[in-house]
Amino acid sequence: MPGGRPRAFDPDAALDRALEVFWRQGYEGTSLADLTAAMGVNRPSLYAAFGNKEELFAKALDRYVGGPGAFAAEALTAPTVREVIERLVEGAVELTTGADTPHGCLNVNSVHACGPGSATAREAAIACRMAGETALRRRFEEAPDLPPGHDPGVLARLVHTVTDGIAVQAASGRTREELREVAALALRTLLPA
Amino acid sequence: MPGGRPRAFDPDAALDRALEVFWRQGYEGTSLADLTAAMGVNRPSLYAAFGNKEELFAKALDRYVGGPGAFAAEALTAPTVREVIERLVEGAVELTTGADTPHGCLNVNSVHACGPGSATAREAAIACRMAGETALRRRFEEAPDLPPGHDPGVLARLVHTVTDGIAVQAASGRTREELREVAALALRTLLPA
DNA sequence: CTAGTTGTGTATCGATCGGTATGAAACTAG
DNA sequence: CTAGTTTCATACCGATCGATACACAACTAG
Repeated sequence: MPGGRPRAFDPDAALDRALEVFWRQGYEGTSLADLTAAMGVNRPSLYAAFGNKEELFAKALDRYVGGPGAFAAEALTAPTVREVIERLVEGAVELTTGADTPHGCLNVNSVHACGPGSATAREAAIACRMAGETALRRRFEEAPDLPPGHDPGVLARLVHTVTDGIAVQAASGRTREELREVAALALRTLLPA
Repeated sequence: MPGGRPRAFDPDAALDRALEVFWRQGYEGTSLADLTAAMGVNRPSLYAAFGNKEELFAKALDRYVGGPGAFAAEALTAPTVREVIERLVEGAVELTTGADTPHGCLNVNSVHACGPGSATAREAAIACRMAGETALRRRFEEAPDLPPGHDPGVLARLVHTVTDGIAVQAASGRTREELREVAALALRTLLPA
């Protein structure tokens, strides 16, 4: 059972290009023609390597979470609750206002792909978001330094809400500096003293 | 110069139906077929009455701001800064988690219509958002009770960021009760004492 | 070399996209 | 009644959508 003709493209590099297009144009706003052009891959090769548009998006989303969005999981390893929140909020600003990346968050973006043919992609994004928020809640539940009177679930949800808002602001044109001010104020109010 | 055949539909009611579809499915996720079906209007009649898809969306967005989203402008008339923020944040929860309306915010939704053919709709939504945030900043600038040490622009941006985040959370399935808890905590931290 | 396997390139599939041409229907003015 | 005006309804436009059929190219095993 021999191997046939070798691939003319690097699947990982092609997936990175696909991620960039989805990130910039959204799931619904991205066509197969956009993808093949950006990836430098012909249509049949794309389908053979990645399945269909939905599956390619799911793979790109995985790559996003493990790459540009990895700061979110890493933030949970910070020693204090304060530092966890700091790294999440400030990381959200940096992620969504990068000079060389599209503005906004692929995940937040994809939640709003709510057309009839986008249910699968949208649900993948929502599942991914839920997992992140659950992990944050768990982190707070086991934190000895959680401010008294705070419910871990509600606090996790509020932090997530703020990072979501930052992503929306970035997608609507706010600059990195403007959002750094917002993040700083949010941290001052969330974590007084 | 007489009047010809009378309209077989009510333009305002039809616009409300269009608004509901755009709200639920997003600009990119809504097709002309979806619109004509929901509005009960044939395609040529739709174009004659509302222009094209972009113009129909702009009219629906206006109706949204003046209807379901009117609480935002009305909140600015509250006597105190605290009350302004309260009404904005709590109003965002109610707006985006209505039992008889789509979950999420049409305006936040439309910011993420970033495909090649959606630039006009997206820019309309962004302009609308900017106007709202500017009005909020003005309200804070002229407030005698603004907490000292707060920049009106940054505070307005943070409040807007929180309401944006609430919209994202609602769009991704959070319930009204869950978001009411988030809103309450946000208000407690934003406005201590 | 030949047989078998896999990827590439072109050309195309039916469905749907946003947008219209066309003519009949329903009204008013005279 | 007729003439003029506006809307309605069908049927259709070219373009694009996501997804494939098919033949050829490039490789390995024997």
